[in-house]
Amino acid sequence: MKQKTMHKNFLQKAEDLLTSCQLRKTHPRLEILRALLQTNCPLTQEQIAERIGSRSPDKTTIYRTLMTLMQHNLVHQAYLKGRARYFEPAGRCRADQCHPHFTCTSCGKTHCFYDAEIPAVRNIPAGFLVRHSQLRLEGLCANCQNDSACQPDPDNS
Amino acid sequence: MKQKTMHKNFLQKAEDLLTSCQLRKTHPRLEILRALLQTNCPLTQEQIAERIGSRSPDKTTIYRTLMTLMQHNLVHQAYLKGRARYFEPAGRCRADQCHPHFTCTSCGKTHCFYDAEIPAVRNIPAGFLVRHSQLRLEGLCANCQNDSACQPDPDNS
DNA sequence: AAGTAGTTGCAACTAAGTTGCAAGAAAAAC
DNA sequence: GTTTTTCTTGCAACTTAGTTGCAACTACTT
Repeated sequence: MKQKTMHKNFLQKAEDLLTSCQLRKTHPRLEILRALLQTNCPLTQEQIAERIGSRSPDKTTIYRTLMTLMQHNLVHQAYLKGRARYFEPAGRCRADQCHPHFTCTSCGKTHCFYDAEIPAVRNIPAGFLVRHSQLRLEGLCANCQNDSACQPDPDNS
Repeated sequence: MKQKTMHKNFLQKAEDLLTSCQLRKTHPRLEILRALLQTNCPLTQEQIAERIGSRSPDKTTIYRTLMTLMQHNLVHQAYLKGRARYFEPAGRCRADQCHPHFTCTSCGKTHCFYDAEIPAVRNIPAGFLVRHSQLRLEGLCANCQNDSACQPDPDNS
């Protein structure tokens, strides 16, 4: 029940976001935005499709929708490790800096540190105008610190 | 002449690095490491091959060598741009933080800010152990600020 | 209810990176 | 200095992530 309410709210939020940008409220857009709003970590195209499930739009549509949403600043790309692109709602960051992303080197899970604060970088070379920054953190999450089986960082798995 | 001396030095440095990790000093490894040490910006596999020229190892070898060098902490992945991964020598960063990378949103060029300092992040959630950090900056480089033709950020080109 | 402009799905494609394996080369053993 | 061992390389084939062209479709307009 609570679950249902939550979903209703995310869908409503997705509609509102599309309206605010004068974008058409199509099924794929609503589902993709909702999937992103529902989780609290960045997702790849594939993860978005998985979460939407059997009624998921084609991957082409997902990519194109993400590009559209990025152009309208509703979504942005989070830079994590590896070669896949991760996306998340843009509303959870300040205009000039994204919240930091923490990836555990042992279990591989990524967490968003919404409340962490990045003090301004010092010694930016002259002439450069910095507009936006994104910080990527690596280390061990609470689980992997406690679980001794995780300690000796297995090759990658 | 000076050029030659420089190259000699980079080759020597490459040998020393391989020795320090007890890795075999093979031709591909020496060339790849030298190519990375010679430039002051991160390179893709393709750029490494270009710089080595006609005697460049196969791309498979370049990728495998980069993985080996990463495992031994001689090289690391700087960032992901487009679909490509960029690599750089690990020696130009502190153990706990990599130097920031600045990408101009207008011309697309990326610069390393070796002397910039990332102050410690505040409000890291309890339980997380941060071991390493990497900062990505975006904005306008000196050229693109002056050149009015660059100002209205062309779609991507 | 019909028109229109923006959106979608499919198939085919490209770029970046990976895998398996036989041949080759460093270093160790003789 | 030759042989042996072990690690490394190159090639071909493959996978993954993302892109393009285009005809069919649908949200919004009138």
